[in-house]
Amino acid sequence: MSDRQPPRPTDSELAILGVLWERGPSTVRDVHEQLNKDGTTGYTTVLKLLQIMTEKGLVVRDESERAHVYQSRYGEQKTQRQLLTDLAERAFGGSATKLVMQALSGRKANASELNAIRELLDTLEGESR
Amino acid sequence: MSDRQPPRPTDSELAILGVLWERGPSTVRDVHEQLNKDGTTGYTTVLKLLQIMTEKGLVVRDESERAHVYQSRYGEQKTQRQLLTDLAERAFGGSATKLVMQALSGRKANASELNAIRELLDTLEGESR
DNA sequence: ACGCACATACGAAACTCTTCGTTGACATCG
DNA sequence: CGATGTCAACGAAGAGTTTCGTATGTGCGT
Repeated sequence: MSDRQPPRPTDSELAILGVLWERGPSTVRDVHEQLNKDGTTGYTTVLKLLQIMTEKGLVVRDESERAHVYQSRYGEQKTQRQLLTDLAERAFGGSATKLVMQALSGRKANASELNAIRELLDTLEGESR
Repeated sequence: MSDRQPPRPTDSELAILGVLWERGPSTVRDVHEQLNKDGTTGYTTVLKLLQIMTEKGLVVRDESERAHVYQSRYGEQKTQRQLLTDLAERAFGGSATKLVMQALSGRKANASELNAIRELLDTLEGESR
């Protein structure tokens, strides 16, 4: 009867989560102002989304003040990893390695990025021994 | 007036594309039998999905035979790369490198997989010079 | 020619997502 | 006090997704 696996956020929800991760706990107004910089999203649209996200358990709401304060329930990295696991499952036959290799192939990464990845590989290999 | 960017396939559509990539050009029956091995999807459901996917341009239909033959319009790798680009855009601030590193962190990959990735890095580095 | 098997097409139902208008609560300012 | 501004809540509309029942067409065997 505990909480079930969090649902995969939709595109709009992900945009809102992005703001929450960046700003920390925020009011609807905060989120709306941030999102409206380069889009056209109505205030009540953001509010409704946040209400739905609360029901889904994607965000947590603090109602102690008049303007409710929302924050993401799951960390950015955790959510990202969840999305990657999902995508690997749905489109890469469950293989995260295939996903990584495909992501690398389709890019012209610069040297420093490649080095960062290489170092990460070293770390991982060290741990697995 | 040329073809617009292909839409992101939904989960169900991706499942069908998976079958088409695996089997090559297939009839509805083919796809349905494959999918129904471990799910419960009606025949007409698969048919309807394929019809919609044809409208969207995700698959191409050959109507020269009584049983129409469908094939994916875009290759598996191209679609995978598109999905990764999308996800990087939506959830990783547009950085494919961040995506790769997060995908690597969340895994315990075995040595041979890590080596394969390392070799790929070598190849990429060689090309970028 | 009749009926069966198999195929596509169509449309509707149930559900989700996204958007926004409207309402009502509440505080503050003049 | 009364007008104004800010806020949450609600409901509904429109689009997309997924499912499937039913209708219709067509070829084949007997």
